[in-house]
Amino acid sequence: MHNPEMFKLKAELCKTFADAKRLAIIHELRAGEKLVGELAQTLQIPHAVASRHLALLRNRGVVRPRREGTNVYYSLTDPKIVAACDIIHEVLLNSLNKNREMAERLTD
Amino acid sequence: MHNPEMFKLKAELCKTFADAKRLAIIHELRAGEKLVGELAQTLQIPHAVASRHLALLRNRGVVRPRREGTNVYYSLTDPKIVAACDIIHEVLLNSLNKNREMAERLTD
DNA sequence: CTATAATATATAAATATCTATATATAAATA
DNA sequence: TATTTATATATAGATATTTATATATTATAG
Repeated sequence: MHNPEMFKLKAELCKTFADAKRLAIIHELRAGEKLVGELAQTLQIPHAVASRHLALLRNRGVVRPRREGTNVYYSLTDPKIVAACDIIHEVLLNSLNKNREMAERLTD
Repeated sequence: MHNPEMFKLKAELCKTFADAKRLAIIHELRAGEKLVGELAQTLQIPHAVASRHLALLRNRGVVRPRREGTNVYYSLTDPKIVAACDIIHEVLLNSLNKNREMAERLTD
């Protein structure tokens, strides 16, 4: 279960989350499915860039497309992805707080 | 709270986890603090490589060093890191299962 | 069948990351 | 102080990722 191959797959999955734009896309999709164009507009990026990031997320099983005419709606495949992002958020906050505390100790 | 700067920081943190060797190191540290040399031996990598990965994890606040003579023990800074890895694990398993199911449907 | 709108893909240039090798530092001990 | 052990850092070559630009696909409307 915890062999090198498994760690490689997990690393792949983490790479998927290792981009600010993709994290922002995932955050938008918490509220429900969104169009490629909507995401591009919200994130202020070219449609082609949004599409590329969505393709990557799709290939790694994080999001799922649903076509309706020329429109393609994307949504999260697994609610646990939200939970994962929330924990990452908490770890980051803890880390930032520790840095702040240390800075305060040093400057007092 | 959910501004571009925050997503950048979270992406940085995810990059920290986006490497098979570093995930293996984190996994080893679940059981408690470990020496650089011990980790290098367990993971079958040169000491310099282990040290480099640990420096990266350290710089991003994921692990903490404790020196004892010439030895340096490393440990996780936050128990939530373990929780984060566990959720990543679950997301990956869900994704693998979905792929397996789809493969079975297609080959039946 | 042509034009249009939404999305997707291909490619190249710029940037970042990993690995390996060599060298450096820090602490202990002879 | 010289040597040894454990760890850390610097650098370069190989590999991977991101971004931007151009082009292609898909489905609808006329």
